[in-house]
Amino acid sequence: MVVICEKPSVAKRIAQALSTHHQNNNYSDKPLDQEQKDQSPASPASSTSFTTIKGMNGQNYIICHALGHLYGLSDSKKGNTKVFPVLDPTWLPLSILKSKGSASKFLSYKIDKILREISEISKNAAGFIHACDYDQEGEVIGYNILEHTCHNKYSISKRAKFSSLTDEEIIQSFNNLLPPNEKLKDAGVSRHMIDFIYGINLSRALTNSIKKESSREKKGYRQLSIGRVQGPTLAFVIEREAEIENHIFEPYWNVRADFLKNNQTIRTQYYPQRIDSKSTAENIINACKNQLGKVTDINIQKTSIKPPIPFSLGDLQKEAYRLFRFTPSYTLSIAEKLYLGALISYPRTSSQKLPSSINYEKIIKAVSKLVDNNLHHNSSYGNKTKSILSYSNISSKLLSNKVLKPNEGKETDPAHPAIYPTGEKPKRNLEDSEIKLLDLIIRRFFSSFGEEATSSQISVTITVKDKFTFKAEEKKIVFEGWIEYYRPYFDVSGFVILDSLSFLKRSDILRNVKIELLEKFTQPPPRYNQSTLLQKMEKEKIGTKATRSEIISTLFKRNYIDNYVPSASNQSVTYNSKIVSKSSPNSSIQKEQINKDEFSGIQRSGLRPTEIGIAIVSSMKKYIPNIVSTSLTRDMEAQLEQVESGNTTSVQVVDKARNQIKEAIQSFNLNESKIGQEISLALEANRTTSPRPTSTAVVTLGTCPVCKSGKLTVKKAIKSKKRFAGCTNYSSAKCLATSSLPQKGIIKSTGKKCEKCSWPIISASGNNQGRRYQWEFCINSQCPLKLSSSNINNQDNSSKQI
DNA sequence: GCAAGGTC
Repeated sequence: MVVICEKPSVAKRIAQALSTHHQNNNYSDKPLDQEQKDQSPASPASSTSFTTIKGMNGQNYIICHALGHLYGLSDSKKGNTKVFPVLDPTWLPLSILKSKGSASKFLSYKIDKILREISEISKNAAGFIHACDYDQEGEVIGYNILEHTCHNKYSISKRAKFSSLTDEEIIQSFNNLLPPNEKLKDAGVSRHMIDFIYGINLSRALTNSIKKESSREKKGYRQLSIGRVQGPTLAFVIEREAEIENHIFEPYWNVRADFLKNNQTIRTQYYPQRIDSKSTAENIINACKNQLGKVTDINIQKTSIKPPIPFSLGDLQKEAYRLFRFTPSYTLSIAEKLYLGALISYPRTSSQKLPSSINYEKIIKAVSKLVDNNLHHNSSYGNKTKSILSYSNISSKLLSNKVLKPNEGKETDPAHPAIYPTGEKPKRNLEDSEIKLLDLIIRRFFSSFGEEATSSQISVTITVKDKFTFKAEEKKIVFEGWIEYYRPYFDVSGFVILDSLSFLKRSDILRNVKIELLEKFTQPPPRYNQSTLLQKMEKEKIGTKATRSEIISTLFKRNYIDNYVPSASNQSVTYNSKIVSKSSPNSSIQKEQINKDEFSGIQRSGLRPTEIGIAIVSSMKKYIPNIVSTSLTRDMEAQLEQVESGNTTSVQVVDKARNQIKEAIQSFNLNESKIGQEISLALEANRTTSPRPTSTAVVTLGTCPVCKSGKLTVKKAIKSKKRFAGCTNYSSAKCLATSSLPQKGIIKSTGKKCEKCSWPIISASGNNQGRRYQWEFCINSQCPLKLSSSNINNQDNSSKQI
C-alpha cells in the first residue's frame, strides 16, 4: 500500500504509529530529514523520500511524503501576461513553476525527486491511502499527487482520517479507511481556481493599465497585483487612515489632585474622569482647592492572573513583535529555522493546546539541560538578568508539582499542537534572533504550566465637601506564580512594587495640596502595525496562519503600504503643543505635561497606505468592488460549503467566478486609460513626495506674496488643530500672511503662482468616500479671480474628478 | 513578472 502524507513530519509519525517494531510512542514533530541525517550522516543525499514498514496486520506500507502542494495552477496560455482573462488554468508540478530563483531551487529539486519516486513506486502498488491533513487543502494536495503522479488513482484511493497524531487515532484511521472525499476536493480545487481567476487576471489588468503610461514616459516595468486577501488587507489600512484623517479632536478635561496625609502625598483623579466642559472642571477645582477630603471608601480586590497559553503561530508573531519588534514574516522565518534544527515543534499551527501525548515531563527535563548561559547574556533581558530563573531552576520547580497541566487556549489545529520546545541541543551556533525566539518559546512553554499569579488592586475614594469624588488606585502583584518563569517578558507596566495607599483608613482626613486641570483630546484609533494588521486578518478570517505575514510583506513589496515613523522633533512639536497651559493669572492651576503614553509618537507610528495603494483600492472599488472587501471571501466560503455539502457543483461555482471576471475585465478595459492615468498619477506622487508630506513635516507651498522673502508653509493651529498656510517670517519679521487650507487630503506645492494675486497655486488630493479627487487652486481667499467669479468660489465645484 | 495555498 502506498501512503501519501502531506509533509515529512507526519510521514514519520505515521510510520512510527503503524510500525510493529517501533516501541517509541512519543509524539514528535521533529523533521524527517533531520532524523535521516542523524541516522546516516554519511549519505543523506542518497536517502529516499519514502519509508517502507510492515504494519501490525502484516500489511506492507510505503509511506511517502509531499512538501505541501506539489502542484500549482498555471496559465495554460503560458507566460504571455498581455493575454487575459485566463479562465482555465491547469495543474503543473511546482518543480517546473518554481524552478527560478535560487532560494527555491533546492525545494524544486526536492519536489522533482519526490514526484519521480512516487511515480515509480505507484506502478506496482496494491493500493493507495490518502493520508494528508484532513482539510480542504490537504485533500487537494493528495488529490493532485494521486491523479497526476500516480496516474488517476484518486477515485480508487482510500482516505485515512485523523485529526491528532496520536498512535491510537492513526491506527484507528488506518483500520477504518474511507472513500476519498470528492466534494471536499471539489471545494478545494474551486478555491484555487477562483483565487487564480480573480488574482491573476486583475493583477494583469492593473499592470497592463499603467504600461501605456509608463512606456510613454519611458519608465520601467512595474508589477501591480491584487487578490482575495491582498485587497481587503490593503483596504483595512486605508480605512484606518481615513478614520485618522477624519477624526475630530474633541477636547475634554481631567482634574488631578494631590492630598497630604502623614507627610505622604496621595495622587488622585477626579471621578468621573472625563469632564466635557471646561467650566465644570474649573468649578470643581475652585471648590476643592486647599479643602479637606475624607476617605469614604477603601476597596481591595484580588484578581488571579492565569498563566499564558502556549503559542499558536499568530500568538508567537504577536509576542515577538511586542518584545523584539520582529515582523510577523521575520518571526515565521526564524521559527522555521528553529524547527528545521529540531529545536521546536511545527510552527505553522493555529493550535493553542498541548496534548499530554507530547510527554510534558520528558520535555521539561530535556529543556532543563539546555545551556542557558548564552541566553543570560542576551541583550533583550536588559538589566533584569539577576532576577531571571534558569531553565533548570524553573524545571525543578515545575517537576516538584504533583500535576503537570498546561493552561490551554481554545484554538485548535487539525494537524498540530501548539508550538513547544523539543529540548534538543542546538547542533550549531544560533544567531541572536534565534536565541531570542527560542528563549521566548521555552519560557512561554514553562509558564503555561505555572501557577496562577495574584494581583491586588487597592482603590481609595476621597470625598471633598460630601460631593466631589477623587480616587487613587494602585495594583501590585502579591503572588508571582508563573510570572517568575516569564519574567523577562512579562509586562510590568501598571503594577507597583510597594503600594503607597494601604496605610490609609476609612474616615481619614486629608488636605488637598495641589489640584490641576488637564485638557485632553479624543484620539483617533492608532495606525495598524504588522502585528495588529495580522490580528485584524485573523479576526476577519482572511488568509491562513502560514500566509498572512507573507501577504503583508507583499503589500510592502508592491509599495502599497509604508511604515510611518514620526521623528522625535515632530513628536515634541505636534504632541506637546496640545498641552494645556491655559491658567488664569490668579489661579494655581498648574501647567502640566500630559501623559506621555497617551500622546507618544509610538501610537501614531504605523502602517500607512501609499498614494499607489489608495489608487489601486479606489479603482478596484469602481470596477470590482468585491475584491477589496471581505465579502468575496465570505461569499466564496459560503459557496464552497455548498460544494462540500453537495448542494452545488464546483463547475457552477467556478463558472460564476469566470463570468464575473469576464464582465469585470470588460468594464475595466473600457476604462483602462482612465485607470492607468489615475494609478500612474499616484505612482508619480509617490516618487516625488517620498517620504510623503504629513501634517508634521514641513511643506513649503511657495514664496510669501506679502513680505516677498519668507515662504508659505503648511502649519497647524495649536488651538483649533486646523491646518493653514503661514509665512516662515511670522516670528522673525512679524509677517502675518496666512490663508486657510482644506482640512482633509494631501496638499502639495505645484510651483505655480496665481496670475492675478501671485499667491501660490497648490494641489490638493484625497479620497472622498472611495472617490479620488484632485484639484489645483490659488490659496488666497481674497483673490480677485475668486471674488469675481462665484462658481470657483466653492472648492468642491471647482474640483475635478479624475 | 501575476493569487493564495501548502512546505523544507
